[in-house]
Amino acid sequence: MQSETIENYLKTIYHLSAGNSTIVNNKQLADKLKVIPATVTEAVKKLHDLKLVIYEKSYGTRLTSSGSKMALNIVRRHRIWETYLANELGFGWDEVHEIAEELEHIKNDKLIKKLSEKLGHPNFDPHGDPIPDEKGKIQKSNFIKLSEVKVKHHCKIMGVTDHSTTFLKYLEKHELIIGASITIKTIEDFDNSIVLVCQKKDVSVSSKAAECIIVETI
Amino acid sequence: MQSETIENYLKTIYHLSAGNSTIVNNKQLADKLKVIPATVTEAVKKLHDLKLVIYEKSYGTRLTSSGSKMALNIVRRHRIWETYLANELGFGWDEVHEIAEELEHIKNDKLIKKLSEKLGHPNFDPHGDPIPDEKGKIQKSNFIKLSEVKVKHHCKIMGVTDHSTTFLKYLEKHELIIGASITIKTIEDFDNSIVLVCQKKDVSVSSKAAECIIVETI
DNA sequence: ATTAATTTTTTGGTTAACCAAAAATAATAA
DNA sequence: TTATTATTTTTGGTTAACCAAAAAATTAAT
Ligand SMILES: [Mn+2]
Ligand SMILES: [Mn+2]
Ligand SMILES: [Mn+2]
Ligand SMILES: [Mn+2]
Repeated sequence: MQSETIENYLKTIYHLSAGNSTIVNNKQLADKLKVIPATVTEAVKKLHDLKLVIYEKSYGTRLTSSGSKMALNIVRRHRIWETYLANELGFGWDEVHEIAEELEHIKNDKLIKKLSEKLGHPNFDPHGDPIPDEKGKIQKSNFIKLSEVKVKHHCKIMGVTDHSTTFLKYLEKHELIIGASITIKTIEDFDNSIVLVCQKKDVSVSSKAAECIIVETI
Repeated sequence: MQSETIENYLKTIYHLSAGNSTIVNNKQLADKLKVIPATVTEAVKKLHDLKLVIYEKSYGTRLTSSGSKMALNIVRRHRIWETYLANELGFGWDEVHEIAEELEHIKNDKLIKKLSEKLGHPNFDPHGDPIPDEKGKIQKSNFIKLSEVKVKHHCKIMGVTDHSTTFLKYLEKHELIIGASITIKTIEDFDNSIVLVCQKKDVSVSSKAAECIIVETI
């Protein structure tokens, strides 16, 4: 098995199991990796042989500790590159993911070390996602979804859970970017849509969008 | 045929044909690409079908104009990355080649544009090799080998033709780096070894090493 | 508890990129 | 020019990563 294929499987298993070692099933993996379930069955068997996952037939797959270590490392590389592309090369936060998807597979530890160093060892990427350190440790945070903030409260945008270009461009248009301070003006009882104040302007946000914005209360 | 494989073949054909469209044979390609000749035969047939090379059975292979265009583009990407790694991230000129060998395959034109821009659109990489522009044009230069410089003459180191770590480390030790000004003190008749002055110190250089150092007379 | 729907696995098959060994061709030396 | 050597091609075979369709197993719905 090629290292790029292994890395993509491990990373996807990691994301689907939400960081924990929750069991992931073939259908989910097949959808994310854009292959058919039969391909996944084959792959997870091999990853099991490599002791990177524990695959239980007809039940599901979870990462072993060495698989998890590898996954965290790929996530680190991905997010370091995203941060680098955004902060040093001036790419938009909607452009970095696609490029990082390739760059994350470059195998050179010193390279990631140098990039991290140049960036001042950042703990969060341009989407607000935490960057694991060299040991795989992730900075804990007590962020909540914008949809959970109460009316009149103040908060600060810390991240997003939807990385699609359309969503990110929409946020940018309303200046709803990482670090922006906002105040909840009203919450509509009918559909949970929110009107908030950001940069002194009123912005209306649907409940669907509010579910995808991560904030820290202040 | 996968794009990375194609790119590696085209780049190697380009280098072996020395920029011109000299015919390259299978043995040379096999050696450089570390595969056996049978594999090369298969590959060049496919590249021929893709109209990237002209392959004449039992004779040899040369790039078509579209193959040449692609090759130049890969060389550009490789050398831009090398320059970036050296100038922006502080990698040594002996370290950059290996990493660039992977980075050159990242497919994103805007990325190369941004890197080039940040570097001030350099025309030469850390080894003194010319960087083709977006159109594939290479800056002409009238550099000569150190072994061709006459005694008492002054010159400036502009590049190397041997990229091996051992050679580059040897040069660095004697401060024989790109841009260094040197003066030829003596040339030994017996073995063509040279004694030159660099940074006020005498350095003895074998004729073999002098063949691998590119200079500009001043 | 059956039936129906979904998910998973098996089986058989493809393509890209490689290799080893044998056969064919070309180049070089005697 | 023949013999020897080197290079190239052919043939047959492997492995990784995929898919389609059928069969088996699991889960959900009636
Ligand atoms: Mn991303
Ligand atoms: Mn991200
Ligand atoms: Mn190089
Ligand atoms: Mn170079």
